[in-house]
Amino acid sequence: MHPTDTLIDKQHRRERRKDARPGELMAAALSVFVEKGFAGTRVEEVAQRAGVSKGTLFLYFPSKLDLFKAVVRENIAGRFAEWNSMFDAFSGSTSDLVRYTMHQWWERIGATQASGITKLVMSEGAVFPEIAEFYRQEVIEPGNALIKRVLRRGMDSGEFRQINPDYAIYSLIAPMIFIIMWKHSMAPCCPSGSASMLSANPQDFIASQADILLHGLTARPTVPAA
Amino acid sequence: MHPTDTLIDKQHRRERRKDARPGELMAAALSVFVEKGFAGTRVEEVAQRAGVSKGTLFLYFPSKLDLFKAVVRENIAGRFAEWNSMFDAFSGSTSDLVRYTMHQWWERIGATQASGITKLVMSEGAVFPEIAEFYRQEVIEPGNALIKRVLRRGMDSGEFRQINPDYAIYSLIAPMIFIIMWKHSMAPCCPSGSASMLSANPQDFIASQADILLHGLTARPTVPAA
Amino acid sequence: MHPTDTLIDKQHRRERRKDARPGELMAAALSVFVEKGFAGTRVEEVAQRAGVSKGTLFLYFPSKLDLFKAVVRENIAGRFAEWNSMFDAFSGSTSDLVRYTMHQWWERIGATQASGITKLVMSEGAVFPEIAEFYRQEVIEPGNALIKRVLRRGMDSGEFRQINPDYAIYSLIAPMIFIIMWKHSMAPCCPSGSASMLSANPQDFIASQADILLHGLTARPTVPAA
Amino acid sequence: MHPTDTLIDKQHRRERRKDARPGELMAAALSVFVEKGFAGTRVEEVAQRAGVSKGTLFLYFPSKLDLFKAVVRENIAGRFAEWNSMFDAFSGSTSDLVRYTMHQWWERIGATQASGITKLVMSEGAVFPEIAEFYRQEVIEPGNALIKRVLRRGMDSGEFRQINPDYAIYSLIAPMIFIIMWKHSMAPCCPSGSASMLSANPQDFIASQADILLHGLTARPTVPAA
DNA sequence: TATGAATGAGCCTTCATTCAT
DNA sequence: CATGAATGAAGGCTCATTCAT
Repeated sequence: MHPTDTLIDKQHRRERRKDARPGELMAAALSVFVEKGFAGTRVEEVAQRAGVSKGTLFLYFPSKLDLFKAVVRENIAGRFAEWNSMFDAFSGSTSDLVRYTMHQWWERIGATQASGITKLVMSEGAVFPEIAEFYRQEVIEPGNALIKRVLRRGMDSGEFRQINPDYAIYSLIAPMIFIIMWKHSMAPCCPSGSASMLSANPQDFIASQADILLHGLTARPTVPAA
Repeated sequence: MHPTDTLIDKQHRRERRKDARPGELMAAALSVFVEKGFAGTRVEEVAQRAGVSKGTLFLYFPSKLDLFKAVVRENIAGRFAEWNSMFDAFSGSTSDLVRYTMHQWWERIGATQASGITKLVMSEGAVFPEIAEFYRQEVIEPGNALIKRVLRRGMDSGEFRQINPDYAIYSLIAPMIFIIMWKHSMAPCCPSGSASMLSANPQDFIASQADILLHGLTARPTVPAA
Repeated sequence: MHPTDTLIDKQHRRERRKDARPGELMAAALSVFVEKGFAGTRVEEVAQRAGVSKGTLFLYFPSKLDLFKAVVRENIAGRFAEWNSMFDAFSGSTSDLVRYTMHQWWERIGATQASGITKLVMSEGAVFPEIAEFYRQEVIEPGNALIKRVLRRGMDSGEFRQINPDYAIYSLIAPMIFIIMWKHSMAPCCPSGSASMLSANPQDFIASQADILLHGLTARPTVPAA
Repeated sequence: MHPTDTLIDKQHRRERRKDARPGELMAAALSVFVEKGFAGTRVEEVAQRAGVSKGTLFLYFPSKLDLFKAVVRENIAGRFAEWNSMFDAFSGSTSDLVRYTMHQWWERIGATQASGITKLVMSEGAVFPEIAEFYRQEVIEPGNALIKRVLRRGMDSGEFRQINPDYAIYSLIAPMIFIIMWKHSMAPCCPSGSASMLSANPQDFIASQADILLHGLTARPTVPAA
């Protein structure tokens, strides 16, 4: 071993440290933003959770807003490729695909911190148009397209009746957005009340919405006689 | 004209002024709250829009939070009595009542600034628990109860199939919350995109969601044999 | 009866009312000042207790400070003439006179709202020098003179030992000032604690202080032998 | 000089600065509190006198009230341990101890700015109950206990006659409170007058009060028969 | 590069004082 | 004379951002 190895190691470690900083800061920022919202987030708390000082944060992100943008960019990336593949590989009925899609979404997004991003954009998008626009391009458009393909599959196979998919997709999206908003706004404050079951049994809620939705989409066998 | 007429007029004007103040302030507050959110609203801006000084606002509302509560009561909570009456007086089918309810909601809340309040609560409720709790009591509980009555009416008459109304109500609520969130967060920033039709034709969106929902709720004549 | 009698009566009542206003306002102000101190007193509360509007108060007293001065002037006036007479008429021992003086003071000043004035001047005198100077002339000088006469009486009769009365008077004054300050500052907040007996048994406190004081003042019979 | 010396010096200076800040702020706060009272003190003025910005003050003390408490602890409450030791170490007569105690108190509290704190509490304690309660716990209770021990020492040794020490302590306390109140309320405004000697010769005042007090406390040899 | 002490603009709320009626 | 609505200057406290070390 060369005597300078130690030095090199230190440099390496330091560089790795330096490279890891933005990620650590964004992870910390994500959790605080989800908990407190944009206005309610203090950069000092983000720095604390990342284990660095307030000043260091400003070394990597020139302002709180820039940190926020970076967090959104980092966390909404494309899982859509994977989901599109899952959709292509699905061989069951479209009703089952719809149910499968909704529960998968719950497990991978709705139930995780990632849903906090959606809530955040919905909440603060009006104040930061750049973020709203970015989110539309990267998340909303691909997401809508994916759901539209699902509905088309059902209509093409005769399983679903003919409806305008541009509107129908929101029968899937609306309950998901709704439960996200609920989870991140009312649920933490209202443990009781008639709506507390939403927080307690989200899977039941998803199942119930899927049930009504599929009843509404499914082509009915023509009732004879009548 | 009698000389005292002027005095009477002035007194009248002044009294009218005093009586009008709370309304003017609440109107101004509504618009600022909707634009800036609760935390982002400065009471001074509310006062300015109402044409009075900061101190005057506190003459009528003891705090920013109380001002907000008054705005909610004025614009949403205070209307459930009227809506319950409308429901009682309705004589058509429950499907028509559902459609009627959703369109009425759109005209009276969704399309107006009042919807901005709902968006605000969803956005900032987690940071201001008192707001969330207040809104739950004054708006969510009565609103949910009203919708549940509608669904029960359909099930009791045999028009709707038997489902758990505690979950089913969200098939009405979710699209309404969704379009509100959209309108107040993404829509102002994204005039283009595949979802721009949401903003352009909200009534069509409502109609489409009602259609799918009612298909999903309606009891189907049992297909014999099959 | 002349028809104008009624008018005259009304005018009379109104004038009496008008004449009574300053007194009513000062009485109200006294009670609020004693309770809240000068800075803590809101003119609106004074007006409310006097049963008039805030504006009316400023009709009679140009400012809060002027109101305060007026209250001090009104309430500290000369009871000294009466007390001097009492002193002249007293025929018992000077020890008894001292005890009598202290208990009289407690009943007429210490136990009444008047003691609040003293507390007020002590508390806020530094901020309003005019009031401090006025109080010195009208209360402190005559009061000190009265007490000095009492001590001189005891020394002249051989009942008290020879001491400097300019300092000795404070052995009477200090306990009185002390219990006033206690009553109006700590007592209301500290119902418990080792000093709560001060508030509970002020007369015992006075008696105890008089006892020690008189032991300290009394000339001792020379102990023979020793 | 080595070039790094400068760096070391700067760091040192900075650390010394940080360590010194609380002390500087408390010193500034003490002077402003004494001059203006609690309500009359603006934190900005405290900061200015300490040579820092308003925000810096809140870096060290979370609120105006906490700043006040720190000032009390620094200047009064924290010294009882030392005073109790002084008492234990005293070997002379209890009369001498009483005199010693009173003069020590004058030198360390009465004559210093610390006495202004006592005046402040007496003046504003009723309006700020938390201040009164805090002062009672931190200063009054330990102070009374200390004085009671002194009196007990005298009674146990037969030097003082048997009296109720719960009242007798106020024969020491009252003159001290009195001269404090005088010094901070009337004295600054009334340089002339019969009481001006109080301000001019406080030590004489103390000595005179101690003299009368000790005469009052001392056990007299029983005069036989008559 | 990293730190954290320091800053200062900004916000909610209070209240003595004014003045149109 | 009397009213009370309106004002606006403070004051305590927060927090994003800067910068000397």
